[in-house]
Amino acid sequence: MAAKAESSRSLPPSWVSSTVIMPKKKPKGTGRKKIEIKRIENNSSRKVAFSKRRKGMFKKASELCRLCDTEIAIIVFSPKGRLYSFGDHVIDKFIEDEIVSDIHSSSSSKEAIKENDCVTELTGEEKSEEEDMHKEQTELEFWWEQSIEDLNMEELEKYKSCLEELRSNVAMKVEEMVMRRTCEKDFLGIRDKA
Amino acid sequence: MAAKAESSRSLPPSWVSSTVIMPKKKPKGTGRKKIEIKRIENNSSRKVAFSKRRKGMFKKASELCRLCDTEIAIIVFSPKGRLYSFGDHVIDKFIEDEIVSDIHSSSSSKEAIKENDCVTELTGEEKSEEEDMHKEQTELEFWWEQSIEDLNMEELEKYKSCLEELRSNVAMKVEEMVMRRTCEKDFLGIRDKA
DNA sequence: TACTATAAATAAGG
DNA sequence: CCTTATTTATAGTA
Repeated sequence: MAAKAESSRSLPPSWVSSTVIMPKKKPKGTGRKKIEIKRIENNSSRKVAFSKRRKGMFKKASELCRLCDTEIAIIVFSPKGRLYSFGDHVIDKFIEDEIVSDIHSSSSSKEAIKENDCVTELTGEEKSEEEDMHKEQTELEFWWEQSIEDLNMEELEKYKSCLEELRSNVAMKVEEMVMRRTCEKDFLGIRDKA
Repeated sequence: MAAKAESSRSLPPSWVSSTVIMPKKKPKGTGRKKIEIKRIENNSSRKVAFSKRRKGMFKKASELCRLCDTEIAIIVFSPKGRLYSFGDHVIDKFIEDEIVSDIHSSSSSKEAIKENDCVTELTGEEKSEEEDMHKEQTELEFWWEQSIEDLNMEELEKYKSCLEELRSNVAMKVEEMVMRRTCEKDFLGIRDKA
């Protein structure tokens, strides 16, 4: 006895052969069409698609954040250079990871210039103190924030070289990025936006 | 997939009354269910969802890039602090916009300290020269790269204040970001990851 | 990982 | 902004 008499209440499972009466109402729109994934040449269509899909993507991102307990940032540059972003605090976190560590590696205690080399490696008690300072970031004073009034010529030289290292860590990183981006753009054939 | 799409395309418009024969094959899965957008507590389900949805989101992003000629970056931190990213060159571009301008605003010509104020606004010929230097980033020498041996005490003071401004521009920006992130995290109730 | 049924996103057209 | 028809993304299961 194969066929089961489904009572009038429920429809049969969709995998059972059946007859379906579709509504006769004529639709207003023509409905979605499949599109090729390539630049939408029509200007207004592209703007509409951009708006819809950007919104959709941001929604997906927020869902993923909630569902899976993750932190997500999205950066979108429109062709005209306009910026749209999602999850700015995550961007900041990422930038910190990339750059702040460089600065910290160049900064030790405020006394460094007067006492030792400015990039001394801290150990033991000093280390944990450094970590405490990390937690109270707002009260942290970097070595390069001290007045140089009190420094003599020799100390000033040291101060200078320390600053140069700091500058180097940050600026070279940025310069590297600029160069890398240029190369990538050339490689990808991406032209600069306004 | 493709075959199904083909066959459905050859059917009459769906708003015309018609008879549809459904497949008889018994399905293997039970199909998709609606879910609430909140943290998925089951550990393995969450990992699977993360994997699927991350892939889906990256695909959406790449489609949006192609369709609308935009540049997109996505940064994802998993709960364990693992980083997944998309469009790294766009992240670099973003960081440039945020930080490189600060560095440039503190750097003018190498002669500035000996001649004028170190943050002089350049005009006319000098301006276009500055722009040329911009293009040859690798050969650009910032004012703070010069030796301080040749400077007298007055020039040294100027050098100092310029350095402080440079330091201020970069460091305050970073500190602001750190602080802002801390505040946002408190507000959102987000705890720190490993 | 693969597969299917179903939920969601979205291309066209008001 | 809406609406509808379809295409796409995916939750649940084996």
